[in-house]
Amino acid sequence: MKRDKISITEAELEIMNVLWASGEPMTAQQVSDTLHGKDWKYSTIATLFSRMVDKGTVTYEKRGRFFYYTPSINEKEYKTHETKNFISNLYNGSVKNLVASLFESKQMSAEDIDEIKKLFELEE
Amino acid sequence: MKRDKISITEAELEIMNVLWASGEPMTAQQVSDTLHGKDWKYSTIATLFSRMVDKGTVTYEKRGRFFYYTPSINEKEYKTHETKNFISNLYNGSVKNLVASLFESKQMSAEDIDEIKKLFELEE
DNA sequence: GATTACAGTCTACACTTGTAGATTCAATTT
DNA sequence: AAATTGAATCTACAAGTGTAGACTGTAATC
Repeated sequence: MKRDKISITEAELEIMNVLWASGEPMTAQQVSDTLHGKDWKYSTIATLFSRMVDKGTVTYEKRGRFFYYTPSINEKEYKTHETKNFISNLYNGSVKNLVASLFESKQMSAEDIDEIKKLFELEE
Repeated sequence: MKRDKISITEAELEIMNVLWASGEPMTAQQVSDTLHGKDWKYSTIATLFSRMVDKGTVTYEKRGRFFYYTPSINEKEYKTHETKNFISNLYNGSVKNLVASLFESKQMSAEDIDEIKKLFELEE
């Protein structure tokens, strides 16, 4: 089962998102609190962190008795890369196809449309 | 490991894409030929098909000595759904964020941009 | 009818992922 | 110092995935 070098599973991504959003090192407990929605047991989060450390997607630093975790991969880069893969897998690599599909399926809010129009107007 | 009811793995998706693109029932061999790029052994494809039949993502019909497979789930619906999840996981559910990111990261070709502009102009 | 091919089925296996209880070890409190 | 507490680590396990060799049975060919 060959996989891409740096992989972040769905569960791990939830943690990465918390870390990225926070912008600073967090303990497993803090992440757990932020993720109160999901009711993961502490040890589940700990396992995920330990796997992430192994994979190298986060690093930690020990302060007192706590480990503070920091993402070691760049959010923008990672997401851009994943988006590219996604478009490649589902939309034959065509951004146009993706956007057309979003359009058709009415997944865009009025604000989305406005904002996007602005983007494109700046462009001309 | 609880997963969404109807799941299509990455490998399975490649097959589904072939089936969807073809628009008509295909044998495992035909799919294999179409997928010559990946060099999957025949039995790999057969295993994938058999799992897909189990999951209910394809059905087959026996004609002579061959099985002809047909997707049993709708491409548009499936992709729309997956796209929604994707945006939810990576872009906090915001289509605008996605499109902005595509913009920034220069993943759009000139044609993409033209086509997309057309879409949005129709809209006003 | 015997032989050959080849499509489909079985079996296999290592790695991944989600999920978490049990255990350990150091810090904190009494 | 002893007891308590709570992180971090270890161990565990079932289901899912990628990948494919071995086997079987029937259709096509000699």
